[in-house]
This record gives sequence, structure tokens and C-alpha cells, in this order.
Amino acid sequence: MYKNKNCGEPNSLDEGTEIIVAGWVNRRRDHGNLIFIDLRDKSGVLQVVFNPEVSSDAHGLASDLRSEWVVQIKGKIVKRISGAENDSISTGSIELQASEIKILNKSKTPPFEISNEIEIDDQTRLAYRFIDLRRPKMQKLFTLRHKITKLIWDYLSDRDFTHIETPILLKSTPEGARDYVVPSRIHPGKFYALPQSPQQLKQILMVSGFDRYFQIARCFRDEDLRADRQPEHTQLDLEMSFVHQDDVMVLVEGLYKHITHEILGDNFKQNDRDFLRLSYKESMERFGTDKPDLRFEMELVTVSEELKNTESNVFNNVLNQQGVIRGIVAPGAGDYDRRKTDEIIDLAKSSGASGLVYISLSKDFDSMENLTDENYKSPLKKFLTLNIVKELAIKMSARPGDLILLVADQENKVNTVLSNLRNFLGEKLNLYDKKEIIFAWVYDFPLFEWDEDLKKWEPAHHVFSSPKEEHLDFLKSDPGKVHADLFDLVCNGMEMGSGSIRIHDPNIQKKVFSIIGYEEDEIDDRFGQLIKSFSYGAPPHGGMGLGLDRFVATLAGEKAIREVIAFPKTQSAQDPLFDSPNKISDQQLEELFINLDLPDEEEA
RNA sequence: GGUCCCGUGGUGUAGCGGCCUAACACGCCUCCCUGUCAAGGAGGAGAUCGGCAGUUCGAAUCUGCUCGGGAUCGCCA
Repeated sequence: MYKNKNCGEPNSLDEGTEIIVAGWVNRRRDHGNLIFIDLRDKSGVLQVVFNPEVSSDAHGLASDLRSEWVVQIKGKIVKRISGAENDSISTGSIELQASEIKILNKSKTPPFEISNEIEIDDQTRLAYRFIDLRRPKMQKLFTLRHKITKLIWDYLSDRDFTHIETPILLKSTPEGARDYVVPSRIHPGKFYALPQSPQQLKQILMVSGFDRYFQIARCFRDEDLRADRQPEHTQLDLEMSFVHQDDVMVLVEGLYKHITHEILGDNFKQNDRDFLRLSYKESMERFGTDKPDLRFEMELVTVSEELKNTESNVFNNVLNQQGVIRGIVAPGAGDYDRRKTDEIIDLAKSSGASGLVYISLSKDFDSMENLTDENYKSPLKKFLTLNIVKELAIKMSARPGDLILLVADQENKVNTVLSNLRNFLGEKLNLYDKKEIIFAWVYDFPLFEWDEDLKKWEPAHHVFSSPKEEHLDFLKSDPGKVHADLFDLVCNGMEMGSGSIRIHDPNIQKKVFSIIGYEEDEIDDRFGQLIKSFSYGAPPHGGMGLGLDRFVATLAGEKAIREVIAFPKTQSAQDPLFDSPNKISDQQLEELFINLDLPDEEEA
């Protein structure tokens, strides 16, 4: 070893001992005759003093040191002189009196400082990711990620789960997301596809009798990127045999509580409570979304009834077309000026609303009963009479000084818009503690959704979820009524994972496929292997797929999963460090029998 | 594919029609300095303002296109 102690370890108990450390020069403070070096490694920072009276050789070398040089230093741990202690580092009471130094490697001046405080452009960070990852904050994030995966491994291993790896080179089962594909050399013209998830494989493993499977699995989807979406993400994939929905939920809830508690300790207030369970219907009614942020109230209220007798075309047109009017109350936002209300309207429009009606309530009245004409303002004031506003405000539990926001449209659009507004305002108005983490289950999802564009039924989640037994009859008569044993784990307004009890009866599976409109040979091509396995004795089974990147990011308080992925891609799916994706040689193309036919602007 | 924000020395920002032959902080280089830890002091180098085209007597500053980054809608079984 090049060292017998880590930089962050020595303390006053080590005074007088000789140690060898190695690491990076974090900072140099050169006083001429006395030189201080902050030596950094993963464990922390240690101050090293070079005194020419202790070693003139070491001191001579130290005067050349620069940031990020890699050095090995031998010396004696000594107590710092009185008054020179530094409470901000773990080794602040002592320092290393250097007697020997060996320069292991020099470094160019890094493009940015290795420090936690600075904010650097993402592209620069990724192009120099090896330096970016040196920052203590990043090291902490990946240590955290490791800790979480270890907790998963331990927890599930203790409960008889077996980790099994499934292939990355698989087959395209096109549906939902676009596949990443890999050409086959041995089979000209044929392609593997990278799995969007190990779904079929884990179900086949259940058929094989493994009983309980899990995998920290990489999943690939060739879709547009977001702060919480990367082309490849990691999923905690698990599946269990002979279970009902509740068994899976209880297992996963135990796991997530355990991990969150291990990481956050007492800051995780939900630890001694069950995760809230909301039916899909309830979640949509109260929050307008199937992934509500439960850190704050601000629920949606339907006010179609209260507004059905206005003179306003905005409302009447919508109501005449079976639309709804729903609203939320932004507490204390009654004094928002034009600029702020415009911002809210813009957000509503960008979420798909044709418009947004607001009513600002002033603070200068005590209760809704005493509301007067002077106490409220609204662009639609001439239609919103005092009595209507009073009734509305009472129904919505608005208080003086609040801002009422109303959206009139078809129900699903209203819900999308209001849930986006709700999330926006929740953050803007500081309605919750940003450090808080609240999980919930949303269950009892419909199995199918009607796709208005394609005029056909689409799987609401995925095609393998089992219809509820009591709904089997609806499969033929009214697929929209079929609910499934399908459930999501949500946290702070994010979907953390999705699970279900799977279909294990090949006949029901075929029926579900046919409702979605798959042809017989198409089913065979995409799902033949699964159906085939089902005909050889498939146990009832169910499981979940849980986004690991999002979970780690949430526990770390990060918004973008890029922060918890060592080598992520930019929003245009590129890696600035490796410069991927990239061209391959003509020879490689030839071997694969691939001719490129690029659009003109791609030529160069 | 759409919408929005951003793009100025190595990094972060200021400047938003002529005062800019571009400012500040950090970093970098040289020298001084025995107790600093965001060390200090003195001096110095470094960007033509993402790119292209246009408007203008004059553009970092205005317009269009384009490239890149970010956010978001669509998309993501």
C-alpha cells in the first residue's frame, strides 16, 4: 500500500505516531518558509505542514506542488498549535508534520475547482466527469447509492430472494417505448434489442420455480430525456410467486421504510406509520394525478354545480360538452400581482388548458359570510356574482387572502392542469418541508385506457397485469370497467415504482392481448415465449419494478437523476466525455451488412 | 416535433445599441512572506462576447437562422 492511514482518519489519539498518507493536493498555502497543504482523499482532508527545519528536502519539493497533484507523504501527527484548530474538518485538531514527500503524479490545472459550492455547466461537468466526481459531494452521493443497493441486497437476501441476471442482448418486443437495438453479425439483418425492463424474463423465472427473484437491472428506453429520465436507468426489479397484491406491497413497503430509515434516521417521520393507500379513483379526485405529492394539502374541488348558472360562455360551453370545472385554492396568494398570475396562467396553458380563471380574495374581511363585492377581484368578475363567489369559496374552504384557481375543460385535461399547478404552487408557496419524504400507494388502476387518437384500448400500465377476478366478465363487454391488481409506489409527487399481480393463465393473457388489438401471429412473435411457459404450469405471481435512480436522488435531495448516475448523458442523449454515440468504422458496418442512408444534413 | 430559459477569459457572473481597445470574483503565472486553512501582499497573463447571416454610421448588446446546455409538453407498455 502507498498509505497506512486515510486522510480523514487521524485525530488527537494519533498524536506522535508516524503515518504515511497519499492523496490529492486540495489546496496549498505557501508562507515562504512554512507551507500548508490540504491533502484530500475519499475519507476527508488532512492538513500537512512542511517546515524547512523538519525537512528541507520535503519543504523544497512542496513549494512546487499545485492543485490536484497526487502525492505520498510521510510524517508525524502532531497537535496543532493553540488557536489554529479547524472545526470544519474531521482532522482539525491535528496536522501532519511532513518529513518526506513523493510526487506520484502531476496534474494540469483542472477546468474547475474541486469544491462543493460551485455550480458548473452540466456539459463541462460531464466532459470532465472524472474531476466532477472528485468533489466530496459527488463521492458522498455514490457512497449513498452503494449503501442503498447493499441494503436492498441484504434485506431481500434475508427474505429468500435470489438475485438473477437476465440478458442485455434480447429481443425487440416493440410496444410502448422505442427500443435500443444492436445488430447481429452472425445473423445478418437481424437485431437484438436491449430490454426496456426484464418483465417477461422475471415472469418466466417464476414459472421456473425460483419463487422470489430480484435484480438491480439496467433498463433501456430510446425516448426523450428529462431531469428524471435517462436512456438507461437502473431498476430494482423483483417478482414473487404465490402472492396476492398485499403481499408484494407489504414486502416493498418494509424494504423502502427500512432503507429510508437507515439513510435518514429520525428525519424519516413516516417510519412508524403505514404508507397511505389511495385508490386510483380517490387519487384522481383529490389530486388530479395518480402520483400525488402528499407533503401538502391543496386538494382539487369540483365546482361544476356552483358555476352552472353563470352567464359566462367559458363555463357554459364546457359544461354543455360534459366537461367539468374544478379548482384549487392557493393559500395566501390573493395578493399576487399581474406578473405572478400571468405566470400561473402560462403554466396552465403549457399543460394544455385553454385558460385559467382566478379569483383573488383580499385579506380585509374576517369570514366568507361577510364577503363583499370589494373583497374579490377576477377577470370574470362580471359573471361571478357575490353570491356565487361566496358559495364557491365556502365549498373550496378558501380563506381571506387566498387565490382561487379554476379550470374548465374535459375532466382529464382539468386534472392534468390542476395537478401541475398544485405541484408548482406547493413549491412556490413553501407549503411543505423540502426535506420531508412521504410515500403512498396508489392501487386499483383500470387495466385499459381508451386512446382517443388511435381509437383503441391501450394498456394503462402493462399488458401482463391481472384483471380483478370480479371484473373478468367486463373484458368482453366493457374493457374500460376492468380494474387490475395494479399498484404504484409514489413519493413526493414522483412515481417510484409500479407493480401488479400478473396474469398466469394463458387464456386470459391472450384475451387481454386481443382487446389491445394484437393479431395472433404478433402475439406469438412478441410474447410467444411467455405464453408457452404459462402452458407448462405457471404459479400465480406478482412483483414490482422500482426506479433506483429516482429513489437515490430523492433520498439525496437531488432533483436530477444525473447527479446519482456516474456517467449520465445530456438531454440530447450524448456523453460529452466519451463523445458517444459515435460513428463506427466501414469495416464494422460491412461485417454487419449495414448500409447507411443518412439524411443530407447528417452528411459530413 | 412544440414551448420556455441560458450560451461573455479556465470557472461563475456583470455589461443589454456608441462611454467596451469588455468589468468583477475565483482560478492561473512570477515574486515576497514561519501558523495559514475562502491565507495575505505586490505584479502579470488570459475572452472579440457559441456560430452564421442581417439591421445600423456603429452590435457582446437588436432581428433571423443555426449549434450546444437546461426545464417542460408530446413521448416514456
